[in-house]
Amino acid sequence: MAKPTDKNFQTREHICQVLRSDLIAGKFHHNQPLRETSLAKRFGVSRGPIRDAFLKLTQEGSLVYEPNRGVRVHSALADEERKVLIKMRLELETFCMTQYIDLIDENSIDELKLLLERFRSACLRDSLPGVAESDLSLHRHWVARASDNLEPIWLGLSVRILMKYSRLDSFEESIEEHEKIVDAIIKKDKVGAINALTENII
Amino acid sequence: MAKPTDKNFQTREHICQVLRSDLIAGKFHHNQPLRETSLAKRFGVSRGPIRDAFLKLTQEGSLVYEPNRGVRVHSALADEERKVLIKMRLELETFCMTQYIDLIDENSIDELKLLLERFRSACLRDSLPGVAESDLSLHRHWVARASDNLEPIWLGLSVRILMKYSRLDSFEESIEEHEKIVDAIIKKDKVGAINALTENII
DNA sequence: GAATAATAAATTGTTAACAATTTAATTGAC
DNA sequence: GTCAATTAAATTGTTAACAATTTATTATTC
Repeated sequence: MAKPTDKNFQTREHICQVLRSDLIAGKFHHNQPLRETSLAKRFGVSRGPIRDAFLKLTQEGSLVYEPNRGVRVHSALADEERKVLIKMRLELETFCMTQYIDLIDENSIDELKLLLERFRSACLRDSLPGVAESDLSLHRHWVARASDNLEPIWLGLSVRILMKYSRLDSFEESIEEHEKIVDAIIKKDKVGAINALTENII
Repeated sequence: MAKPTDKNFQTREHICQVLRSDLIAGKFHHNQPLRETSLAKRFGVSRGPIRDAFLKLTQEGSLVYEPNRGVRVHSALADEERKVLIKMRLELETFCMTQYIDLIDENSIDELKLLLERFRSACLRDSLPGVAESDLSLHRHWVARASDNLEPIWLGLSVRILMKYSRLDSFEESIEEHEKIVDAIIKKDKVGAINALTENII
């Protein structure tokens, strides 16, 4: 976990990550405006880096920007829109998974197990921001290793999908689903991994 | 076309648009770094708005950001990655097209014809930036009217897909394809429109 | 001359101040 | 009291200056 004291610490990425998990966890309500000044105070920086983060999150789709009026939290997706995004995300992760399984090594598996453990722990702690973050981290593992090119697109889709229903998810079920995925990966079972993914990305 | 003298003119959106069409038109080569200072001079603004534009384009996937090293043009997509994105884009536009056809009115059709005319004219002028911009504008028409939520995701996909092969496209063919789409829309022929789309988004 | 170290230049990161715009509060007329 | 116009406050837009980092150049040693 990156701390504000780290030397290689990148301000704007940190702010993005925090705001993103807050957003997914539902800490802001829909259409709520986010003010540059107040967030600058909260993170102890000037407005510049906050604006940077706003722009990224806007492009991801979780915030909406209006000229001279700043940004506000996006309104909820319609069910049909969400279904389309889920299909697209599954298409993307399926491709990444097959690529990924071909190039896993010892380090990959260790990291995978660590990420799964973090996810389980967050679920058991019932920490919604933690669950959101570790869920994304786990999926990001195979997406990013399969393709740097596709990762930003994947992130945009995932954030938008997670924003709507995450509050209602059953954590226990989610742990099982992710264990199935990771087990299949370790066995290099592509079909099994993709099936498990398909059940997880509902 | 927005001019620098317009009152409601938004700097960062303008810069994004110009850079985006330059990028699609291949005016920069792969991995070329883009410098804040030189672009600030070119657009006659300070580095702030340039940074804003860089962040948006980075999130769209056409630029890559590295801490303390700025941004550079993204490397080319692998063929397989491109295929995945095309499938995703088609999924998205297909959905938007069915939604859109249900809610078109007189104004929509007039705008559609105008956009098609602009696209044709850009193709005949052989202006690659113009073709890229008007192609995106035309597709954006039905995407944006169908769903504000999906538009930013659509844009990211489209830019990334267009970046690779646009230099090789045959313009005459492209005009025909788009005419078929628009014709089907005007007839409210959903199946026809989607088939024409599928042929266009190769 | 090649490799390394020290220095200079270029570039990005961050901030604070000011301008322009939008929003809220106040005033005044009816 | 209601509505409109005016003023004040809050907020975003933009800039220029400075700090930190990276890259290029020069100097030094062998």
